[in-house]
Amino acid sequence: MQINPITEMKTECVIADVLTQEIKQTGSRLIKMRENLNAYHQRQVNATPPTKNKFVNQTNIGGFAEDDPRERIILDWAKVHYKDYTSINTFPFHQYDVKPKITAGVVYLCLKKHSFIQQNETTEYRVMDAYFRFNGNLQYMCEDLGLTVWIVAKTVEKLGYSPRWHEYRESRYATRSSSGTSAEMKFKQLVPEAVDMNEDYRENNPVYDFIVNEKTVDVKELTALLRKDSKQQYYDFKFPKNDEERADFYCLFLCHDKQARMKGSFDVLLIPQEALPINKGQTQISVNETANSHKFFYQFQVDPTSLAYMLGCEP
DNA sequence: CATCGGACACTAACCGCACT
DNA sequence: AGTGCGGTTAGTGTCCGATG
Repeated sequence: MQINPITEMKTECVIADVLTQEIKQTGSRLIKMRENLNAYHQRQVNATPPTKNKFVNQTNIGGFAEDDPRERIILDWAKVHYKDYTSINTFPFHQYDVKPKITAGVVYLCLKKHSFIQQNETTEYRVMDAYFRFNGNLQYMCEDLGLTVWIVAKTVEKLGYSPRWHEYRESRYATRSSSGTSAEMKFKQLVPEAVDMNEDYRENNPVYDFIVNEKTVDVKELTALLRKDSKQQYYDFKFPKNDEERADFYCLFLCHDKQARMKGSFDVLLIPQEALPINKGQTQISVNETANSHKFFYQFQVDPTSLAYMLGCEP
C-alpha cells in the first residue's frame, strides 16, 4: 500500500492537534481529580492525629480505657455493618462528637482488638495494617512491607484512603544528594508536585522518573548530535518499544548548547505516550525546522512555566 | 567498622549502513 | 536530504564482597 507522504504528514498534524487538545482536557480532568484528592487528604489529616513518633507504639493497639465510650459505639456499629476491613470507610465518623475523636485508625484498632479483623497475609491486609501502624507514612510503609511505593500507594487507594505523596516527597528530598543541574532537577523545580521515583525504588525498574497526578513521566535531557554522513543535527530520542513499558508522558529537555546544556537555553517537549510511534524504540528529532520530524514533535512543545499546568497541577 | 575496587546496570552519545 | 534502526562507546552510579 502506498502512502502519500504529504497526506501522511497532514494526518500526523491532525493527530498531533487532537492529542494536544486531549492533553489540555486531561489536564482539566486531573485538576478536578486533584481537588477531590486534596479534599479527601484534608479529611484524612483531620481524622488522624499527627504523631511525632516514627512508629505508632504497637502496645497501644486497641488500648482503650475501660470506660472509653468510643469502644461501645464502634462495636455496636460493627455488629450491624461490619463485613470486611473495607467497611471501615463506611463508619459514620461525622455522627459522633466525642473526644478523642473516632478516626479510621481508631475504628481499625478497635475492630482488630475484638477480632473482627482476621489477620491474613493478603497484600491488602498488610498494606492496610501498615497504613494504620505508620499513620499513612508511605516511606515507612514501603520499608516495612518490602513493596515498591507504587504498589503500596495503589493499594492504599484501593482501600479508599489517600496516599500521602506530599509527605513522601519531602522525606525523599531530605536525604537526597544534590548532583548538579540536570533536566530532572529542572523538572522538579518546574513541577514541584512531582514525586521522584528514580533513586530509591529501582527494584522493579520503573521506566519513568516521576509521578505527577498519577501519570508517569520520564524526563530526558538531550543535546543535538551531528550526523557525520548527512551533516544534519538531530536529537536522538530512545524509548521502550513495548507500549506497556512506556511512561504516560515523555518530557524532553532539548538543550541548544552542548557545553552549557541545562545552563543554557533549551526547548521543552511534553510528548504523550499516544504520540509515540508504534513498534519502534527510537526516533530522531531534527533540529532543522523544515524537517518532518521537527514539525511533528515540536507540536508538543510547551513553555517551561506551563509544564506543571499541562500535567494537571494547579497554576 | 569503614573503604576500596571490580562487576554490573543504565543512559546519553555516537556510528554506519540501508532505504526512500 | 532525511530518516530508520541496530549496534557500540563512554561516563556514571550501584551493589557487594574482600580487605585492613
